[in-house]
Amino acid sequence: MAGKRHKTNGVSLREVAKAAGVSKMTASRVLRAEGGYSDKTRDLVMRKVDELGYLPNRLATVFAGDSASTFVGVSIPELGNEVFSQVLEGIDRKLGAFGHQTVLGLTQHTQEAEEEWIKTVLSWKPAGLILTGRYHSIRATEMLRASGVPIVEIWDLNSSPLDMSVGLNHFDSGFDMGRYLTSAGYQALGYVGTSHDTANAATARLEGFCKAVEGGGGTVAKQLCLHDMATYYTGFYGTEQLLAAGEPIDCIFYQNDAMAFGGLQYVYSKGLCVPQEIGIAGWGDLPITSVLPMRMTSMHVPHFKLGQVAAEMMLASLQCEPVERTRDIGFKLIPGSTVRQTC
Amino acid sequence: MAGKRHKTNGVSLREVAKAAGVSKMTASRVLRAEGGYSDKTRDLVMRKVDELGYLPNRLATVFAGDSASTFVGVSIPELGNEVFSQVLEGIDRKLGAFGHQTVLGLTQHTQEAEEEWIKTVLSWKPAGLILTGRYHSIRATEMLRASGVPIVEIWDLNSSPLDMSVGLNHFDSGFDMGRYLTSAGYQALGYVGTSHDTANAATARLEGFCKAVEGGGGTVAKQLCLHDMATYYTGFYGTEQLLAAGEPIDCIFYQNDAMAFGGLQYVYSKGLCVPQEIGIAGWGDLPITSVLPMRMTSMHVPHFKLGQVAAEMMLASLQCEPVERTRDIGFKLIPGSTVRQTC
DNA sequence: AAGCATTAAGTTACCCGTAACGTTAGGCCC
DNA sequence: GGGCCTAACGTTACGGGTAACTTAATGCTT
Repeated sequence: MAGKRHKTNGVSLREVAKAAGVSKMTASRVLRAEGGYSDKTRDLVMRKVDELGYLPNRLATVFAGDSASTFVGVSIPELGNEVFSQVLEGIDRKLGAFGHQTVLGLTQHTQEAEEEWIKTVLSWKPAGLILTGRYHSIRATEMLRASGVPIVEIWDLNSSPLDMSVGLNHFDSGFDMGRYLTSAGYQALGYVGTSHDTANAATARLEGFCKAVEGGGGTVAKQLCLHDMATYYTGFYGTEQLLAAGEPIDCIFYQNDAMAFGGLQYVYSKGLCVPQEIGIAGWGDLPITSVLPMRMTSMHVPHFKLGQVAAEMMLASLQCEPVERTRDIGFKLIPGSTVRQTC
Repeated sequence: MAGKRHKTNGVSLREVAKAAGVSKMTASRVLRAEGGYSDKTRDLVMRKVDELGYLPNRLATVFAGDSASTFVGVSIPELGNEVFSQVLEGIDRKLGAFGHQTVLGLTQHTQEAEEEWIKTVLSWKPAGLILTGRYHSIRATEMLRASGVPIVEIWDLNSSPLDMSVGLNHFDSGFDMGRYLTSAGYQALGYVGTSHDTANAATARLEGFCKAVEGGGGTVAKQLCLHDMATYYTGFYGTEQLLAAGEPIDCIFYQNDAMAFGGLQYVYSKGLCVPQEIGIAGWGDLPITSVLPMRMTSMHVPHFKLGQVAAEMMLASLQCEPVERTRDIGFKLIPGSTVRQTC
């Protein structure tokens, strides 16, 4: 029989108020430093707060419907890719500095996982959402629209975002790389990446790459999209597979630097000379690149800054400050030494 | 006058119930599939749920005090270190598969940041907490104890955890490395790492390392603890600093692989021969190691698994299943080719 | 001293979902 | 046909905090 429902282990505001001999409301005002109480009352309440070890229950505050919650949902495809862990660090550091918390969601590049996660996170009434990528399921889009919370879509530059967007033009970055490689004299190019069920940023890069290569007089002799994770190993075996096909290929562009390193290692193991016999180009500019003997030709993207900007846009939106709806974070080609220099 | 407080944008259960012409309670029962309603009523309610796009408000459910919340606070020092992003991925994947969400906290290796974060996260009534490291501030420890939520401390093996713990014995791993290096014939060893305000796992590794070296007839000629991040760059410049001191050093042990790569690159740039003239040993076994021409001598730790085990312990505790309080995840020495082989 | 403004409280209602309990209608049995 | 049972649904209260309103006490003015 004994009151089963009264098991909330924490000390409540009511208990603090009772101990201090004031009403809940007065205690609430003191805790929020709202004013409307005497110094004596404030000290008394604060002393009881310390004595009892009172921790406010934010659920109740948000639930009361006045203020928004302080957490922001952040969806990221995976953390195995260093690029995304840097973006996440940029986001969380910035949000954390302004009293917000990150609720993480790893979608593993699938819209189903993203939709499921969005549904769950929205039921917690988050202050906002930061989503990686511009492609969401129809139901997810509906829920996002209906929720009314601020949303920042990152990674892809998106001229018509759900709400706000920060990223880079992946097509252009692939195009620039393609132009760079063809102008360096490579003719028969290859691509090694991974495939997912839906179009994504890497797809856009590949499209831009192909367009530039064809426009530059070269050919994309072979594209390989493996059903696997975009890691070193996949780069290694993907390269083996690509070259085993027998077609002459003098330069390979990879989905990211991790795969490019794997590929580089494979061509080394076959005794091929880089960059004379074969060129290797990655994307993303991993930090380790700068301390390895051979600098990887790659595309630098300010990952950490991307995360920070995303968080700043979110914070500005939460403060009801004016925010530009889209921001281009840019990219920069790193010549490196794994492709021939343009003379 | 107009009801200012009724601005909660979502559709509430009451609205669903009204639309279906039933009471809130009946709608609630249908949504929880609790039984006690006719098929006709169930279909009617579910149709209205779809029509109105109702999303349950979990805040209210948790607030009502019946069920616990579904999120788990996870504190991680930083994500720049690949090791920790892998641990986090292991945790979130496992938690996510069981309907839980990760609330992230990056402590940047400081107890103050951790304490602040713990305070905030506890106010959201999390289902549990996973904390990196065994050292917490006094106030943090008090709050954790008082909260009564399940806690898993990871990274350091901890024989007397606050609640549960999974990790490895860092002292032993440093000891094993020290013994390995001395038995390989190195005499004058150096160490390059970073320092933080408090003792941590890296400190324990260094202690074990020193003990083994001294016991093995060698000497730790110089230890360098930089006030900086443990990255490639720090490894590069730290090595420069270490060797500039002039003391003869024939082998360097680093806080982690990233620093070791930086150091390796520095000694290459000076024309030193690895491993003949100088040995280089890291810790953590970064994935990239396995595809680089030269395999780094390192200590392998199952990072991803560590995260998964931590999540499993948490989940078991939440299900009130029996859980062992501590688990040793182990480590394994990777001989590599950056130190001389023991003959 | 009466009138009015200001400060420092207390009271009430509400947020949304659920436990506990109450009610109604119909079926079944003897 | 009266008593009893049960399925199906409604009513009430509650949790922790806060907005909006009310009340009490104090200070100040003329």
